[in-house]
Amino acid sequence: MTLNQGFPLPAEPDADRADGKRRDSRIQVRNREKILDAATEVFSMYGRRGATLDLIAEKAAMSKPNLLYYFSSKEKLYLAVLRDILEIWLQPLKELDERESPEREISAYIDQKIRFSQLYPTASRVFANEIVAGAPVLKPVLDSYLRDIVKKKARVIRKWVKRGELADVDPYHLIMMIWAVTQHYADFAVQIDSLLGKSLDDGRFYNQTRKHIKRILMRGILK
Amino acid sequence: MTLNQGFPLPAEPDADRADGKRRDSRIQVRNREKILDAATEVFSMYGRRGATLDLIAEKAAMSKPNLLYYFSSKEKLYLAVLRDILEIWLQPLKELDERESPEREISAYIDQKIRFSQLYPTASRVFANEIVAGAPVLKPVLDSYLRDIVKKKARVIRKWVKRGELADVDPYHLIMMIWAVTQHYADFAVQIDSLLGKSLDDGRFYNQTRKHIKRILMRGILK
DNA sequence: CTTTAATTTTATCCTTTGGTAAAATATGTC
DNA sequence: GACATATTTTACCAAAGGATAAAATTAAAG
Repeated sequence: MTLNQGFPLPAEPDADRADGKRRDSRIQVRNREKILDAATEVFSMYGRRGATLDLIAEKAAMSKPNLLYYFSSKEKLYLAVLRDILEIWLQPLKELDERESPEREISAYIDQKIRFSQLYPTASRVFANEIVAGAPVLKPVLDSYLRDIVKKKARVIRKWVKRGELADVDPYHLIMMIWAVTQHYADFAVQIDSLLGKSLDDGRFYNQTRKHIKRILMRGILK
Repeated sequence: MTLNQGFPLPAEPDADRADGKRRDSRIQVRNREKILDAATEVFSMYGRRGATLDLIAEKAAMSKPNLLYYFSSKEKLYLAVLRDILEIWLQPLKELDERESPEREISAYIDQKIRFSQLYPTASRVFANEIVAGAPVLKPVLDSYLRDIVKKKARVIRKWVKRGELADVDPYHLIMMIWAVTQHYADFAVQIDSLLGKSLDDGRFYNQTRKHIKRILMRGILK
């Protein structure tokens, strides 16, 4: 993973001394990625407070002080993980385009969201954890950045409704419903596994899920 | 809260020395409830690992050793909290009745779920936290008890489909969708507050949400 | 090669945290 | 009001966990 380059979250100025020293040597890149992956996993299981550097270090196969050489504190590490996630999490929404038909656009949006759940289930869980916990870190981002994007996209949906291409749905609730349903398959994966013995890793199940969600939602909102 | 009397989770045999001593004096009941409430709040914010007895004790306005007098360990306390939640969480599903129309029954089910989100948002979050974390404690319950109930209710839904009263939906996915959407409003309440400045506490918003969810879902699944 | 800078290890510190022991206090019953 | 029992407080402890310092090692540049 390790995809983004901080938009929403301020690029922590320290995290890696942004002074003269050269960054991202081969070894630097490899280790940071190893750490971020390990951290994502551990944060997803134990949350921001419950996660321990010892465990993360162990999973990343390095000593704790070594880990702290790359991320100078647990909080910074958590932030770095969140930053990565937020970027890919938001991407799909930005692409909703009012010039296309709602049928096509919303369908594509659902596809992308469920794809994210398939590709990055642990990342999704870190995010879920943060929000469920009351967004102690992300709150400011939700209040500004996310708020703006969603507002913009709500306008798009409203336009579709006015044009008569969509039933009279509330844009916000619609977006929330799509989030809820698609993320559920990543966030509550254990539960789904308990009940069905399946996960999105299973291609058949993935497609069945995708189609089913789309069928019900699209039927529910198209005219 | 403190509603149930352990079905799914085994009534911890120790938790309160089940020997001769009389239980539930007035003071006993009051304090256990104070503790469970405080614990629910803290567990919902910090998760099972991240929560601390110090904080719970503080919120319950008593000393830590005093708290430990009522619940002999953090784990036991966590279990007690979960047990309470699970019971009320499951109740509505059990009531799905195939002899009634799906329209009526599913509609009522959604109502009950969203009601739960309104009444016990923190409890819902504790539950979400547990599942997102991989259900370290609840896994056995999901694999047995929950599995059985859901299987039974899936049969009910399938019957409706066969009778032609419902579109051809997969029962499991339908149940999952309902869970996802209704719980979302409790579990991701901060996010919703950030985006809309509203919460289910607001009666107007509660009703609007309820109706909206039902409208889309029911349209999506009724023939 | 050597020299310099980057990386890793070892040893250690201080705080937090779950939990115990035992003394002190309150409560209820006769 | 005295006795027994239930509850609360005070004083601790050992382990875990985040973090730092400084020495040791490795990689890179010239």
